[in-house]
Order: sequence, then C-alpha cells, then structure tokens
Amino acid sequence: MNDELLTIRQMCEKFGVTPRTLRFYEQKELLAPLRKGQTRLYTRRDRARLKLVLQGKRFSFTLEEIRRLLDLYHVGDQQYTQYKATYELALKHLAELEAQRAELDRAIADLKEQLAWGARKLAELERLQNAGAAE
Amino acid sequence: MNDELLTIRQMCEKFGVTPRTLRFYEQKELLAPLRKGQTRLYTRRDRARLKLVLQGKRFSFTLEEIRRLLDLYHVGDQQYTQYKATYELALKHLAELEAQRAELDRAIADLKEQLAWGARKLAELERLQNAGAAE
DNA sequence: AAGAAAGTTGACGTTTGCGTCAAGTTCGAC
DNA sequence: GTCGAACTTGACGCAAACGTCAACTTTCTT
Repeated sequence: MNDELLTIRQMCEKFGVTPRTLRFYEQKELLAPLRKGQTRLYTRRDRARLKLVLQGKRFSFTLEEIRRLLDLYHVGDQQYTQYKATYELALKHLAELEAQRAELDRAIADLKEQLAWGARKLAELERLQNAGAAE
Repeated sequence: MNDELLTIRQMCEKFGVTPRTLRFYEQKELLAPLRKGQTRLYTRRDRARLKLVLQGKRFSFTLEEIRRLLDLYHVGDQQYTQYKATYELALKHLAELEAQRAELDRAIADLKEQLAWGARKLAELERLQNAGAAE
C-alpha cells in the first residue's frame, strides 16, 4: 500500500514542489524514478530520498552536498567510515549554522538600536510637522 | 582634516573592499565620487555613504534597497514622510530577519536531533567494527 | 478518431554581487 | 623620454536553483 508509484504531479502535490524541480533533482542524480515509456514513476525510495533532500535544504546543505550524503547512506558496505564522514559533515554544518545565527543576532541587535534612534528622530520630525500645520 | 579626498586604493584599504566593488557600487548609483581627470576621488560624503552601504549589507538589505534608502536620506525636503518610509522599510526588514532567525533555530534544533540519533548509530557501528577486528 | 491533458527534452533566462581578464590611458619617478 | 604603477572602461564569467518557453510525444477521455 505504501509502495504505489506516483506520477510527477502527485509527487509535486505531496511535497509542494514543481515538476521542474523534480526533473532538476533527477538531473543532479538526487532522484532516479522508474520509467513507464516516457513517464516518470516515483517509488517509495524516491519519496524517501526527496524527503531527505528537502530536509537537507532546510539545513542549508547544497544539493551537491546532499547528493554526496545520499550516496553515502545507501552504499551498504564499509558503513562505518562512510557514516562517520556523513556525521562529521553534518556536525560541521551545524557549527556553520550556529555561526550564522550568531551573526544574525548581532545584525538584529544593531538594527534595533538604529531603529530606536530612528524612532526618536521620527517623533521629533512629527512635532515639527504638526507645529507647521497648526499655524 | 576630515575632508581629504581618497583615491580608490585608499578607500579599499579603509573599508576592506576591492576596487571592483567600489566601481560596481558607483555603477549602481550608491556612490558618486569626484573626478580628477580619469581618477576617482572619494569625498567625506562618499565615505559616509559607503559606511551605510556596508551596514545595510549586514542587515541583508539588497544593494537596490540600500540605494533607495540612501536616496531618501539626502533629499532634504519633506523629510517626515520620507524618513518615515525609511523607518518602516527597516522595520519590515527587522521582522524578516527575526523570521529567518526563527527558521534557523528550528533547523538547528532538528539537525541536532538527527545528530543525536546519528551518534548512537555511530557508536553501534563502532562496536561492530571493533568486534570484527578482534577476531 | 480527435482533442485535451499531461508528460517529455532542450535550451536559454533570472537574480545578486562581485571576480577576472583585456586593452587602453595617465601619472609620477628616474 | 620612458618605464612601471595605478587607474580606467568594457565585457564576459560564475554560482545556485530553479523558471520559462518551445516544440513534441503520449495518454486519457469522450
């Protein structure tokens, strides 16, 4: 029941992506749907992989990195070293994400400060504005 | 003393950017240095504007947005409405930055969870590895 | 059987912020 | 006067992740 084949449209709805995206991912070797004639048919495996791809994107992995990770996941042999590599890549990414967050925090703090300043100036201008209108 | 004119190189060193960047900004109408013959000469005003540009970039404003903001700052007339527009654009941006941060936080949390799972699996694989080597 | 709906490939376009030549001018130094 | 350093414009390149045609073929519906 869980291994029905989905057409490209069905995939798109299920995952909220466009056909172009799926074909693009296929070209990048992230997916490898079956073919019935011309038509692509997506298997349970493709769905699992696409799910991982979309997750990876949330973590700001590039598609190329995701491809390498997916390749690692399913080779089966020498699991240890390869899994470890995957794990460490993810760790590195985590560090980057946290650095990004820190920088973002700084930017937000600075911008807020500027805005406080701006709000005061704005109030001042508003007074002048009203004074002018009152004459 | 503060109104000396800087050459492009001096500007680059002062702000840590490349000549290409300064010319690019000029093309985008973010800067408007004087000319002495062919050579660009950057005024105090240019330095102030560049400083704002670089700040704006930290806040993830695009160069185009920054240009609009800079234009607003220096028109002089009808300060109130224009300053208000600037202020509100900045507020909007702040909201976006905070949304970004929230999403980033979620991504970090999720990735950490995955990593915890991964660490367990890794430990398991390591046991198998050692067991295999021990025979 | 005929038309519509869905699928296909291929190729070029978009966005942002510069990098990287290439080829030419100008300037001060010696 | 001539060399080299610094400056100039112009144009193309790049990276990522698709969007957007165009021109077909296939498949479903009636």
